[in-house]
Amino acid sequence: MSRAGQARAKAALRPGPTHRMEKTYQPEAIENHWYPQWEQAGCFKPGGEGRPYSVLLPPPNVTGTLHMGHAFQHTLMDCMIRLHRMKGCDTLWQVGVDHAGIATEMVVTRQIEAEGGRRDDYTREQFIDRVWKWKHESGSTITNQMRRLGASADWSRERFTMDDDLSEAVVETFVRLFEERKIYRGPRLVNWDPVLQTAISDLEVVNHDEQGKLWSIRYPRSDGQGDVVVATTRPETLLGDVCVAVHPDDPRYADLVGKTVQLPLTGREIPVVADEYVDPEFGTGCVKITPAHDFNDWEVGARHGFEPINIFTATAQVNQNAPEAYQGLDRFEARARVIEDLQRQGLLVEEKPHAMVVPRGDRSGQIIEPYLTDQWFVKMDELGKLGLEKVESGEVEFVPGNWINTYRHWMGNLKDWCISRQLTWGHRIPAWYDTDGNIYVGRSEQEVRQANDFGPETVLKQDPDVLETWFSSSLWAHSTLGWPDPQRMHSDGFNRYLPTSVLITGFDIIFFWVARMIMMTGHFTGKVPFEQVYITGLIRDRDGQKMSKSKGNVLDPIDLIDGIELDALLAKRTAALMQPRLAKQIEKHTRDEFPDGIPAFGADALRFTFAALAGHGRDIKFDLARCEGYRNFLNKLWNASRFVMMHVGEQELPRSQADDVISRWIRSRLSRTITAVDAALTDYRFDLAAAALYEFIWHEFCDWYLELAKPALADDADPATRESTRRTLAEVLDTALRLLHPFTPFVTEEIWQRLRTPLALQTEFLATTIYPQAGAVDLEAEADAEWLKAVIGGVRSARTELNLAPGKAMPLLVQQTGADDQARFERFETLIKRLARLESIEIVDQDRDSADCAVQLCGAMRLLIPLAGVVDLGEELARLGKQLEREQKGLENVERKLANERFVANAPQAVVDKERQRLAEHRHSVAELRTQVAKLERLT
RNA sequence: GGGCGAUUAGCUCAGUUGGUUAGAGCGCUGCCUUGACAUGGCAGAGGUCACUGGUUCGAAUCCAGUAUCGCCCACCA
Repeated sequence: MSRAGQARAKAALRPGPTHRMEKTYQPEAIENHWYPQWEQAGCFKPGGEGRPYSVLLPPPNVTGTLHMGHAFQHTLMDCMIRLHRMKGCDTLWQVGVDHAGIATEMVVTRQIEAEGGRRDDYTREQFIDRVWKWKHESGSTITNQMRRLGASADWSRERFTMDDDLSEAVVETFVRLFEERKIYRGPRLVNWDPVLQTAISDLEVVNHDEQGKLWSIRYPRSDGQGDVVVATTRPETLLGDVCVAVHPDDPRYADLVGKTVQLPLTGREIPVVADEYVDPEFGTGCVKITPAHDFNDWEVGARHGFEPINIFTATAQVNQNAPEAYQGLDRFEARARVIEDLQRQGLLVEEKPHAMVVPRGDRSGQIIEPYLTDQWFVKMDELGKLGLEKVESGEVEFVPGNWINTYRHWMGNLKDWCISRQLTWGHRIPAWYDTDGNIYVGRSEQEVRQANDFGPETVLKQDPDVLETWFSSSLWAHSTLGWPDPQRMHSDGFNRYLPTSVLITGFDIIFFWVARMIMMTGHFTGKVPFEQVYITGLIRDRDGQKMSKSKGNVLDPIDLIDGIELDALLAKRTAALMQPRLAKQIEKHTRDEFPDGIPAFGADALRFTFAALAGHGRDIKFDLARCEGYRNFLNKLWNASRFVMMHVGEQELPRSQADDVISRWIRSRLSRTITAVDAALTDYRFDLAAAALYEFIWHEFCDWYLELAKPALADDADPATRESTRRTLAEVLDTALRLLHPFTPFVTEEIWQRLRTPLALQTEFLATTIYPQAGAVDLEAEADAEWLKAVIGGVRSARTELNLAPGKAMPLLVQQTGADDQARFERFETLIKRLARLESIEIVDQDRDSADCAVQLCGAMRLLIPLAGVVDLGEELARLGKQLEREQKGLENVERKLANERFVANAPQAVVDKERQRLAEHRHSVAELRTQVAKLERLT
């Protein structure tokens, strides 16, 4: 690079506003500019002497792209991270990516197949190399998307669950648990995916309601005394039946127990047993028992001492344990053949439709088989107890609190955790077998050999299986902070950042991940992984539907940031559909919802939308209109800032403290806003925090304050007041930007940079500036401002309701003013005239007849607008009538309340006093309005 | 079958320990290109707080029940 080029590059990285302020807010340039600036300046690194604050990113799958759920959660995490960083905490956002065993294997396998290759052409090592290659090329999609969103993570600490040190933690954990006898291996019935050919966890099985069939089959009694009829949804499994069960108290079959029946198609005789499991009310009260292919039957078989007969191969084809005629058929062919044969033999009694629950794998969508294999398990008795204790004791707190019920329920019903998977990509199980099948567990083959004094003549073979992905994720909290290596624990801040402050995640992984982290971190470190768990709602589409590719209703957060043309959106939504026939419908729906595609809202608007929608514990319907509204809000902020900067200029402002009422009022409102935002964020009420900021910035700062400040900024205004007003403008904007920055980091940084010189701000970035603290509330100034707003509002309201030309300045007469009112009219005359568009204000006495005026009550005062014949008396009468009606209704309410003796006797004095005051006010208004109505009626 | 949660304006949602005439955004109506902003301003209309009963001086709020909807968990062949 040339010297000039270097200078340019350096200049481009110097913080400062990107350009002059355009008339409308344009997020793209701003966002692209600031992220690299922050990152390269090291803004996101932890540090300082402040109290530690840390957040773990639930590591997204390396195969993943950012979806709305991520974007939502990451926004909330980043908001908390930025807030605490600005509050001076030593703030760590620990990010990283999960290796995602099955998902990654599927992606890479598909890639190989797309190239015309086959997965089976690769050896284990070759395949793993291939996956790493894929990871290096494509594995950072999601982290780059996180940057687009503004996620202020310390990327230098980014981890991958297959990193060496994290793998070391996995091995260490496995070995220690094995040594503690908390890990064992054995033959068990597991959920088996015959297509992926691996065990999967209960949690990865999705139960679908599907229409199936129920077949009734006759099993002849061996003694020739008739037969029994069993019902089944899976007739092919009869090939593996070991017995027939009836209820012990069922009189119909009392004589049968202990006898045998002929198992059709197999030539086997099987006994009839009595077992409580059988429901005599259902079907015939006889159940065929197939221990190798059904979880319940497994239990029954075990109770009666039967050896399970496995009739399937790993791909769910009938194996050699079944009669030869069926061997080699897959499970569905076998079913058809069995039914056909039963029918031919007259053993099929009935076939009828049956609503049933079909287990399918959440990845493959295939029907899952209960399948008998050797697997590794973690015992959950003690760990489960520990996990429960950590939450019951309050060491880990759920927010919202009711999630503790879900957690309790699950922790109370734990089964041992099957951790082995028959996959290639993942942490290999650190267990070795000798030629006799003895198991040795160790940190490495070398360690095993040394511990057992094996010479080179001993052949050891490592277990081919890998650990399920959640095993390594469950160590995420302590392994990313250096565990188990003492040196790394020191340098990574193990003691400083653990327990982390809060985990923000969805309810769907409470069991997969949250519970297991609590158990594992608790067991190995004695600490909890996090002090709080904030459970977010689920982002749904406008109509409340879950977003899914197959439904074609997915919104991509990046499309909301950058915008997308309709055609591109249609193409995206209809590409690679599992059911292409849905394409038409999806296209129609998409055209209907986004006739012009999606405009570019920018990351800040998207973030603010997420925050504003983040109520507690409820699904979130994502409505584009909200996003548009908040983009408009940021445009409002942008233009207000443009106005402020117009008056503030680029030079350092003289130090001055404005003590006029308007400045005191806006500072007071700002203080209240700070308090409200603080309180809301402490409770994770992002929605309330967002609402408070929106309200303050738009409806107080823009709608009122800037308007009220304008006269003081005019060229002919008092120079001292103008100076102090300029300063207040800049200071209030500065504080507002700080408050807003955790929500909308880009636009606030861009604007704030322009205030650095005028306010002589020392910090380089808003991102690392100190967060504001609430000052005192100024009740006197607030009362003045409220009065002012009431008077202006009264005039405006009367004027509009009477259809008086809004642009035309008119005179105002005021009656029944108190001393306070008169003083205020004097102080605020200019402001009132300007904002209410008045040419004059005159305080007149009671004698002035109001018959020729529109009358607007304002507290005790009467605001009179001379009509001078421009307004229909009828219209004014109608207006007054409406107001009178309203006042009367209010009066009746209050009168009723106060007439109730028990109310007066029992309610707190303050409440009663308030009601009495209201009574007086309503009475006054009603009387005034009646008088005026009477006056006008006399004129008509 | 068990558990959790919802039901407030046309739509999406707030509504603190029970206490003004139940609020906001979007949408809607009317007027307005006022030198920050039409991605805007000003002023409006719009609600039997799902239903029934109870507690209370007072209930959107607390309690019980009913209805509808959603989600999670569960082995009925």
